[in-house]
Amino acid sequence: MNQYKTEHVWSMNYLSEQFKKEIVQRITKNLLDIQILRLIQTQPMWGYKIKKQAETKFGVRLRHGALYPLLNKMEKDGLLTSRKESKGGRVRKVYTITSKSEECLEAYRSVLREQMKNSDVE
Amino acid sequence: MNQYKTEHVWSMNYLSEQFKKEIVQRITKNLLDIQILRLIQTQPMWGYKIKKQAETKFGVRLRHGALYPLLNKMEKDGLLTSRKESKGGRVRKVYTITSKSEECLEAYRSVLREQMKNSDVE
DNA sequence: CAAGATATGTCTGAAAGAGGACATATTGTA
DNA sequence: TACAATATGTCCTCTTTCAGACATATCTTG
Repeated sequence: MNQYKTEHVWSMNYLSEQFKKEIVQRITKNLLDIQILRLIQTQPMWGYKIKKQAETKFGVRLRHGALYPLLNKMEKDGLLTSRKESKGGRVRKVYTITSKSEECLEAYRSVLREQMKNSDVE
Repeated sequence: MNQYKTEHVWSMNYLSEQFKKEIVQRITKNLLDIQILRLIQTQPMWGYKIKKQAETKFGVRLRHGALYPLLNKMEKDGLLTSRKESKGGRVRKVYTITSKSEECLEAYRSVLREQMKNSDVE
């Protein structure tokens, strides 16, 4: 851990990490649907797994009381399709992304690219 | 405008543009402080100009009743410094970014880079 | 067998946020 | 001389959002 050698450098990195953490949390909170799509894009997933993944990956508490209604809404809006899978007697609702959500993700990446460059003011 | 030749292609691009517009609006709304920093980073700016710039660039209505308290809060938090400039008898509060806000912007770019790649699920 | 984890759902009171009004002053323009 | 634009600020009400409770059922592990 070379970058933590001096207190000065430590505090600089610590502040940056704090900023990053906060930004990730705000993005996860406000662009939750897109984060869900990003997770499901890599592999089909059910609500409970999405919750666990988001919590470990994004460091945000994701309440199932908010997640499940959102997943149902996204399916209604054509951003997800689901199939029921039985693991024993326990039923999982496995979600897969759609062509519409792929367009949404492409639009998101496009916005990210724009956000990367410094907006040139006249 | 070659890409708008057929209705099919038109509707595809239209949907993507709709997604983009919506995402930009949501980011501007929820990460307004960072968007303000992005604007001021290019050149020092006062509230009224920030409002006009954000409205034309991001396509979002920005109420001054929300903007001015936020700018004051950001200055209090050390993310902005201001100096008063008189243009005739009219006083402008010109804001400049700080080292702290530069760190914040760097953290933001770091998050953007992470968001670009597909999160690899185990 | 009991407790914790998995799995999905609804609902409500409280907190946060947004929209628009209220407030004031100057400058440019028709 | 009005009216629109520039410029900055506060405040209140309405709406949206959110955290946590309520609800149910199965599976796993000690």
